[in-house]
Amino acid sequence: MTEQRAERADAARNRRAVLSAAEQLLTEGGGDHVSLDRVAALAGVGKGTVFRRFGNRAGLLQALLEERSRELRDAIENGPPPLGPGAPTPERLLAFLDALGAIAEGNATLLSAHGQACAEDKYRDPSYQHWHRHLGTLFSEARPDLDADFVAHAVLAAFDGALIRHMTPPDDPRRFTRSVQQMATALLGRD
Amino acid sequence: MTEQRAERADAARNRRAVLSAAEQLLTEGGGDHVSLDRVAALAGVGKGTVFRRFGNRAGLLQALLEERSRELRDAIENGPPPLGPGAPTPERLLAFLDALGAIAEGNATLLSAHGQACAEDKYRDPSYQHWHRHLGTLFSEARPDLDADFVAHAVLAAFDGALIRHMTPPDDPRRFTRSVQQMATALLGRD
DNA sequence: CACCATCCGGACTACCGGTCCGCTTCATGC
DNA sequence: GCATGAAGCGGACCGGTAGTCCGGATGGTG
Repeated sequence: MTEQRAERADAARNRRAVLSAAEQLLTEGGGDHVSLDRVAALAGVGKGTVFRRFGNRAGLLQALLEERSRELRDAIENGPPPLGPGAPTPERLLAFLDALGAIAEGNATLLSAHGQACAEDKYRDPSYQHWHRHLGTLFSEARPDLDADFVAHAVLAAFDGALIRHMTPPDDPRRFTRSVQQMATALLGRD
Repeated sequence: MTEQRAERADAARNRRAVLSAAEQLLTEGGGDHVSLDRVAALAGVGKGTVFRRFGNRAGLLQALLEERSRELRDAIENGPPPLGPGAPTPERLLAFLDALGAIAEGNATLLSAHGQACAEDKYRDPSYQHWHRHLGTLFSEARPDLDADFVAHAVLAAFDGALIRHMTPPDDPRRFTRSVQQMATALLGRD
């Protein structure tokens, strides 16, 4: 049923080429510098290839993001505490925000571009849903009186590329994460 | 110095026509249905006119948003409490979120379109800066231990068109605002 | 009523995301 | 090795977009 024929060798090669071309364009120019024409050209590949592989612009950026965050997702599900299961809720929340913040701070332009491309259906992105579910669970354990579903969305809304850039001075690369953690702590604190 | 020659009559007429055309397209179709070609055509005006008046797509949407929120801005600066000055900080904060939430709930598609168009320099939008300053002041009064500047950005980040649509069931049009207020209250609460 | 700054219109450019289809390349069975 | 069908490929092509530009029309003013 879910049986998939293995990916052909050239297809795999091209997929990697496209991803790394997109990555390069992203770090060189701004997020809107990554047009699919350019990605295809830099990857030495036809435009159609990019689309067959990733569906559309949003899919491509989503794949990049997914690549960057797979490790964290595994650590949350099966890793040791405090990231993985077992630690008390507040510790686990702060550890999660620390890790997600690190990813976000290192990929602010990717985040902007992804947000821009996803536009409406950002909330169907499997990565997003995963973070949201995790946050929602933690908040609903710690603060059952709040609308945990909303709070999870709101906290994730702060992980916006432009905001991160705006909140990250060159001499303090982790200010964003600290502020997010501080806010989350305030949200956890009972009245 | 800051002396401005009065706007010519045809210019004023066209400006209103363009704004109301944009408004109409926005409510009819989705946010990306509002192309500047279409706006110009519906307004019975040349494309150049739209651009001279509003600079670019972002400027047009900004102007619409500004129109929608001018009243609230006045009420905050000179109106009676709890919106205006004089009320205790928590009451003033909740009143502000109530009013801003109402505007946001009624203009979710405009908000999406504006966010999309502004992309990077959303934080230079005078409207945004105004709300941010207000929130920042309130939070820094109530919670000097937090990073009020960041918290203000984070709260405003929740006012995202797609999120609002996602959080607004047909039978409960104010759920978003309630949840925002609840979260803000949690943020105010001392440990 | 004449004059000129201001404003107007819409053709034009450059580019974008996305589609399509004839051709190539890979994996597989012999 | 080699034939063969399926999977993958490339890039011309399409409809649409934001933004520019300038010859000509239109307003206010003295």
